Amino acid sequence: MPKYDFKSIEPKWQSYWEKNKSFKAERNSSKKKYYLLEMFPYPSGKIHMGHVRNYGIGDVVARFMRMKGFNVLHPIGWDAFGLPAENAAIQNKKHPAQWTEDNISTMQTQLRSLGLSYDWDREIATCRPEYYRWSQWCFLKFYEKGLVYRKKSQVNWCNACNTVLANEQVIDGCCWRCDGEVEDRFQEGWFFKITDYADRLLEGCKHLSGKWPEQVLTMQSNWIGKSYGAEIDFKIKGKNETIKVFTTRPDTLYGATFMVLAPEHPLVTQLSLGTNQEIEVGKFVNKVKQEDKLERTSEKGEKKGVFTGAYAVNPLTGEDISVWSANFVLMDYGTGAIMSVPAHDQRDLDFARKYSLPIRVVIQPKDSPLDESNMTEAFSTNGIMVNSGSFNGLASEEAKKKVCEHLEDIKIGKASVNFRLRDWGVSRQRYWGTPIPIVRCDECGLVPVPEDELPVQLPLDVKLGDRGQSPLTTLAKFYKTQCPKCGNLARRETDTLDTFVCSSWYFNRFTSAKNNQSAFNKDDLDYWMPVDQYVGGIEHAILHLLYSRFFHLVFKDLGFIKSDEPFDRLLTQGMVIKDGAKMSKSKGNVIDPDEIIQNYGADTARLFILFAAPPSKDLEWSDQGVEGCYRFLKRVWKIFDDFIIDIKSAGSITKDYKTDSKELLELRRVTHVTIGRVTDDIQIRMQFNTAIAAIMEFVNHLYTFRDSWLLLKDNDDCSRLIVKESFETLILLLAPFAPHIAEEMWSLLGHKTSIVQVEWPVFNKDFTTTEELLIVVQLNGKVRQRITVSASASQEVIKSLALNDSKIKEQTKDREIKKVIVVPGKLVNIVVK
RNA sequence: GCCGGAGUGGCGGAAUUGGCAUACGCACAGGACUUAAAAUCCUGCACUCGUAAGGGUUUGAGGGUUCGAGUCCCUCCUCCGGCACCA
Repeated sequence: MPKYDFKSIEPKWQSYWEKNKSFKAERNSSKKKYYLLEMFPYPSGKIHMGHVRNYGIGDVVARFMRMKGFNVLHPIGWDAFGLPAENAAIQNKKHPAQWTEDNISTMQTQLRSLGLSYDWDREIATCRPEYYRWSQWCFLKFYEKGLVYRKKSQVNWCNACNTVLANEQVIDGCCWRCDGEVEDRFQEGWFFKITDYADRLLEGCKHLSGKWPEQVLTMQSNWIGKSYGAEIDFKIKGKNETIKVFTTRPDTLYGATFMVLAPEHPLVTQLSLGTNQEIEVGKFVNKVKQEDKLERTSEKGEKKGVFTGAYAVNPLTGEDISVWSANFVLMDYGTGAIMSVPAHDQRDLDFARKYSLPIRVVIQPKDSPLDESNMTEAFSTNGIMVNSGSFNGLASEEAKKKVCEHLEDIKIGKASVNFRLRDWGVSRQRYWGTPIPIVRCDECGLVPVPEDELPVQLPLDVKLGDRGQSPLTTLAKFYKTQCPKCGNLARRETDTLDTFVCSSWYFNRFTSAKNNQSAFNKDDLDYWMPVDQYVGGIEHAILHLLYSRFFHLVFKDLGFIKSDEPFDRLLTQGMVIKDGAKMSKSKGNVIDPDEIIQNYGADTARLFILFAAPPSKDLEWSDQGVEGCYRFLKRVWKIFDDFIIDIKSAGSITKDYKTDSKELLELRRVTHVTIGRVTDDIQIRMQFNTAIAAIMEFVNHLYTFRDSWLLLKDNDDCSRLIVKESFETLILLLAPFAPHIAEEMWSLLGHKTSIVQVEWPVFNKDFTTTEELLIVVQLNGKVRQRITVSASASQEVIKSLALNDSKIKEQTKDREIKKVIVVPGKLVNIVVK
C-alpha cells in the first residue's frame, strides 16, 4: 500500500462528494431534522484561520449528526453587502459587485478544499437581487406592522466610513469596522422599533440560559439594561411646566434637595430665560456642546454644572429645590433629568459639595448613623427610612413600593421601568447595500413600494465618489420615479439598509433558498427552524445575535414562524492567536490556510485546529502542533496498513463472536471505551480536543496490540473479526474530524458506499467491563497501594484484601484503624490515627 | 462600581457525578536505525530529598465542610470580556 498521500486522497473525495451531492438536504417529515449553521462569512478576499476554526467546528457536528441518522441541513452563503467592497472598489477601480463575486468564487474553492460538508445547492449571497428582494420585503412587513419609522435625531457618524452607525456599532466611541472616531450628528433616518421588544428579548435570555454561553447572555442583558424605578413629576415654581424624572430610588424622594437637567434638555434654556442666570446658562450649554463626547461621558471627567435660575417643588416635602444643568446628566437615558439625592448617591454628593447644595439623610444604616455635615461617601445601600414623613421606620426596599403607590394616589408619578436599549438606526448613506423600498411623494408623503414591484434594483452602472459618497443620491435614473399611490413624479429613498438587516433573517432563507415566490416557505420553516446549533465568533454577541432574535420575534408575531428563538444552542468559538495576538494582516502574524492545506492537507489542518484547544477558548497557533497532528494521521495510516490484510480476510461481523484472549478482550474494551468517550465529547460536551485525544489513545493502544497480535497463535476468524471491528470503529470515529483519510481507508476495506451516511458506532457497555479491577488503597486520603480484585468481589472482600495487603499492614501496624471507606470499583480509604 | 468567565507542568491542555491530579499533544533529554541527516521507533520528563528503593510537596492565596476537594462553601488576589457620570 502506498504511503499516506493527502494530495491525491483529498481532491478525490471532494469531487466524489460534489458529484454525488452527498450533503444535499431535503425536507423529509419522517426523519428527524438537525439544522447546523455557522455564521456566514463576509467575502473579504480569502479564507483565514478563524474561518477554518468556525467551519471546522461546525462540520464535525454536521458530519456526526448525519452519521447519527439525522436529516442534517448544513448550508453556506455570503454576507455580501458592506463597506469593504466599496472601499476596495475605490482603491482598485473595480466595481463592488465584481470585487464581491470574485472573492466569493475564491473562497468557495477554499471552503471546498477543506472538505466541508455543505449543501451547496442552497448557497445564497445577500447582495444578489434574488436575496435582497426579500430583505426589502421584510422591511415592508415591519413597516406595515408599525415597527419602522423616520426621525431626526442625534446619530453616530463615522467620518472615515461616511455613514451613520447604530448604537451597537459604536465600540468605545469608535467605529466597529474601521476603528475611526465617531461623532454626533443631527440627522434624519430610518429606525426599527427594537425597543418595543426590549422586555421579550430580555425574557428570552433567561430561557436561553444553559444553551447559550453565559457571557453572551450577560452582554445582551447589559445592553438591554432594564432598571426598575419610578417616574416622578416635579412642578416648576411659578410656571405651568413640570419636569419628569426617572429614578431607581423612589424611596429617597424626601432627600431630593435639587434637580439636574441634561444640557440638551429643552427646558434648560427655557427656564433660564429672563433670570439673571440666562447668560451663564447659555455659555455653559454651548461649552458642553463643544466638548468631546468620549471625554464628557468618562467617569474621570469633572462634574460641571450651572444653576438655571429656576426652582422646582419636591412633591413630598413641599420644599423649593434649585434646578441645575450639568454635564453628567445624559439626554438619551431616562428622561434627561434627575432628582438629586446627595446623601444617597455619590455623584449627587460630589456635585452638592462642589456647589454648596443642601444634603439630607433619609435612609439610615442599621449600625452607624450618618451625619450630613461630614459625610464623604454617599450611603447607597438599603437601610431604614428617616426624615420621610409617614414612611419613617420602614425598610427602604419595602418603601420603594409604598412610595410609588403614594405617588400614584396623588397623581404625580408611578412605578416604571427604563431601558438602556435604543431603537436600531438602519439607514446607511452608502451605495453597496439593500435599497430601502420607500418612495417620497410631495402629495402622499412616504409611500412603501408595492410588494409586486420588488426588488428595487440597486443600479450597477454607477461611478463611486472617491470619499465613498453614495452615487444613488445623484443618479436620476435611480431616484426619479413615480409615486405608487398617485402616479406623480416622486423621489426614491437613496439610503440603503444596514447590512445587519440582511444577516438578521438569512437562516430562514436557507430553508428554501431558491424559492422565488416568497421569502420563505412555511412548510420548510416549520420543518427546519429553529437552528439547532449555531456556531460563530463572540464579536457578534450583541450586534448580529440581538438583531436576529428581534427579527425572529417579529416574524413570530406576524405568524411566519412558531419558535421564540432562532438559535436553540449557540457556541462561540475563541480567536486564533499567534505570538500572543489575534492573527491579522497589520500584525503580520497571519498563517494562510492554503499553505497548511498544501503542505499537510485539509485533514491535518482540521485536526490541529480542533485539537489544540477546546472550541470556546482562544487557540494559540503552533507550527509544531500541526506537525504533531500530521504525524498522528501518518501513524493511523501505518497501523491500518499493517492490519489491512487481516481485516479484509475476516468475515462479516456477527453478534455472538467470542474470545478468551486477554489481548483481544482488551482491544475490544478499549474500542468501546473510545466510542463512549468520543460520542459524549461531540454530542454532549462539544469538546473536540478530548475526543481527538481519546482517538489518539486508541491508536496508541493499537500499536501496543500489534506486538501481541504478531505473537498470537489463534489468529482465527473470530480474532480477525474483533480486529476488524476495532479498525472500522477507528475509521468511523475519525470521520467527522478527518473525513478524507477516513473515506479512503473505508473504501480500501472494500466498502462501496461513502462513509458519510454510515451509522455511527454503537457503544456496548458489556464490552467495557473487565474481570479484574484496580483498586486504590489510601491511608487518610493518600494513595499508598494499588491492588487488583475480582470485579465480583464484595465490599467486605475488598476491605479485607486491602487491610491484609503487606504494605498496608506494615504502615498500619502501630496505628489505630478508626474507619474504612470502600467505594465500589474505585478505592478503599483507611482512616488511621 | 455592577455583571459574566477564567487561574492546573517549560507550553497547549485533561480530570464528565466530591474518589489515583497532570490524560493527549508539543517542546526537551537519552537511546535504536543510518556513513550522516531527515523521517521513524523506544525510554524518560510536575517540583523536591535520595545512587536507588522510597519519601515529602503541588491545581492563584488563605480559611472551612468531608474519610477524601482542582471540583462544594467563605474571604481575598490576578487576568480576560461586557456595561457604566445609566439617575
